[in-house]
Amino acid sequence: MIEPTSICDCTFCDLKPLFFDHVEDRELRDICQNKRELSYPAGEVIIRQGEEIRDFFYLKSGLVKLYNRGTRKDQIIKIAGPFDFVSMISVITDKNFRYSVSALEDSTICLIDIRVIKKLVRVSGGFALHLIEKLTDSNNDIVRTNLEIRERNLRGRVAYVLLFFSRKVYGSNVFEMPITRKEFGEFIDMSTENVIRILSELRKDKVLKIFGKSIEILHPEHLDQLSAHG
Amino acid sequence: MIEPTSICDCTFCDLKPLFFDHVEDRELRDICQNKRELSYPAGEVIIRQGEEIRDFFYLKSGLVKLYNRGTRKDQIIKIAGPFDFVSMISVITDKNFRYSVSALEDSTICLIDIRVIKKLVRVSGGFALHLIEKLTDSNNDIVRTNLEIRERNLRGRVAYVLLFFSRKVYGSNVFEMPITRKEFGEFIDMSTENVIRILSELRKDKVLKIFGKSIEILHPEHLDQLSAHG
DNA sequence: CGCGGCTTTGATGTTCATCAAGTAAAGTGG
DNA sequence: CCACTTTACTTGATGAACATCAAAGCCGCG
Repeated sequence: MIEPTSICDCTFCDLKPLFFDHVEDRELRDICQNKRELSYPAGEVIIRQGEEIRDFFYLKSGLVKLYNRGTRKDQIIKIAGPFDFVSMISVITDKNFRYSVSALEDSTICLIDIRVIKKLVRVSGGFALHLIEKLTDSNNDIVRTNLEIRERNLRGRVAYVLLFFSRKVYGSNVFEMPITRKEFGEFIDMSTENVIRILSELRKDKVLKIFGKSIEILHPEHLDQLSAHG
Repeated sequence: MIEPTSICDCTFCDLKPLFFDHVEDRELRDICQNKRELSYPAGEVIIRQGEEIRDFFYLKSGLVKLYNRGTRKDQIIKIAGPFDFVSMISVITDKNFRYSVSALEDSTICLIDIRVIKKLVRVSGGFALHLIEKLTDSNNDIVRTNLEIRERNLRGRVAYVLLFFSRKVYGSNVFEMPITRKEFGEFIDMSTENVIRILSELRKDKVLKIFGKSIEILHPEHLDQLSAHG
């Protein structure tokens, strides 16, 4: 974790229009006085499940995974980029985090004292509505993604995840996989070996180029096919 | 669907303390003027995904399933009893329902114009906080249940569901299964045949008594074992 | 430079879906 | 109320999909 930088002007924050549209200027100043920014290098744990919830936070830049540390195995719940909240599942309600969050890429998060958020909900109806919207959107995405993974077989799931990174995360057919093969499996409930096997198969079939973490999708339409019918 | 009954006094509603604690009496009257009650017999569809969202609603009595009508197969997202919201996933945000809801048992729901709810969020901070709490609790439950199903193999999943009905829904070792074997499978991603096979196995092993939909759990500790390690 | 974690491939066996076929139950129309 | 149709349930047989085990190479890091 890198030392906190103190930027106390949200006026030009990328996320302001998204999140604080309905907040009065003086309230925004209130937030700014209580906000902090933290940066984490890839691989580092940002939140450990069980920790007390003191802050509401969202991702300013980078990529993180939200996951459950189980006794049997770890399970990835969501892979979230900027504009996705990561502490969303129950920050307002719970006393402790239910899930862990780790940085998949170097990430910067913005923290706001949870009491400030609660106060804002109380005083600003517009903010409350906006927050509810964001919370439900985020949860919806988790449920939806899960349903889509559930209905596919392994080949379909691998294709789905590859297209997820290609289209939703990086917007390119060429990208670096931010997760290990093991994490890949933890995301779609499949053994590490089979993730590798199917990736290798796709390489042999000239659908992908793979050099370690580097991926190039040569035939996205083939992956679409797999994702749609597999 | 049975004709709406117009009960316009929430004062003694079971759900009032749960939901309307933070609402002023005059606001509560406002809600009452805009609320309706509807009853559905078991088996009937309450909400069809795609329909426009006009009302916020929760379950007063009965049991329902929240499910996704897919092209490949139906998937049950949640089985909800009273005190669980069912239109929760994104009522505030979306224009149309994303998922369908059916009555598993005769059910009564209470409907409130969504605009009234939104207005309440705006004017009452306490209500807003309370609503957020309920929404996140409900979503949390979906995510948590899903993780627990995901980490188990078929035998463990069947045991998990049996214990779910026994403990969380009916509070008894003897109960009528409210879902078909097919729905059982749609809840835990398994073929109907295998649901039956494992149930039959449990019957042969004297862990269960089964007569059609009637279930008696003879050895819950055995199911715990299966659920914990399977 | 050696250790541990990540990756890869092959071999093996289990788990699970699918197919097929038959029975029971429940709803439908005459 | 009974024949008829449909839907739910059940069992067995088969093969495909998938996890697990084993072994070896690779890479990064202290």
